[in-house]
Amino acid sequence: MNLENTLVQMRKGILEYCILHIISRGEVYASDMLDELTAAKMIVVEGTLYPLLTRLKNAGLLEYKWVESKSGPPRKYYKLTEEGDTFLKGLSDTWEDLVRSTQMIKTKSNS
Amino acid sequence: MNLENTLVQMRKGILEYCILHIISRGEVYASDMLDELTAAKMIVVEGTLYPLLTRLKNAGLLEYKWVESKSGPPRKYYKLTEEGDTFLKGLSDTWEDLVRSTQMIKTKSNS
DNA sequence: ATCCAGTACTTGGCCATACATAGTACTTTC
DNA sequence: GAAAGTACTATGTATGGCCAAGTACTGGAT
Repeated sequence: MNLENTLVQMRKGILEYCILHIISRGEVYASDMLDELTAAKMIVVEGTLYPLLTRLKNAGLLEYKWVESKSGPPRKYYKLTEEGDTFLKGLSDTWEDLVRSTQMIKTKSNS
Repeated sequence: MNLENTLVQMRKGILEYCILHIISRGEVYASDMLDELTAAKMIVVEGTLYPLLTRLKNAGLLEYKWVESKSGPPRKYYKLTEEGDTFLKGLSDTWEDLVRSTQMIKTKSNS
């Protein structure tokens, strides 16, 4: 029972939300996302991100196209499908509710 | 890949935070917590709450005392240990950081 | 007194997902 | 052509919420 472990648990599900958000703003590939997540202090490793992207793609929320790169292997540029866009909207509501709930619990004084 | 499932994942870790918060405000027993969590729309079932309480107690963050009840079996009234209090403070920071991160990602405009 | 409903708590198995770690494949540079 | 860097893949582990069934105690109905 340590903070690190709890943080990992807290991240579950939230990551999915963050990634859909990043992609919704324009086409990006995995390293772009890693950079941004790191900048936002949502420390994430490759082995977490790639499987998640595959999962989202298989679920029909994402699609990608290969783009040649001058500095290495080709890259998968992702964007949201229409379904992904809808899903993200639902997810946003869910997340906002959750944050509101914790605030409600936090600020309530005892009876 | 549905909203319901993602919500479950999002709840991981957050629940622990909410429960410690509720207990930090004064001695309560499980049904009190369930009521409050339900009121805050953090729908939770017995089979989730009780094991969590046991885990927190075994980790030394909680302690309880039995109190007789006039309308049923005796109740376990929980309160935070000193260690639990410290842990909750750390958890609060972690949580605030996470919320900030998601907001950062959400409001950032694309380059 | 006996049975039933309500309350409080317990237990065991299932499943999704983040993480660690190692591995593949391609490109550029020396 | 060997080494370093980039992009992506695959496998096994652990955590924790959820479901469902079960125990134990109380008080009221028959």
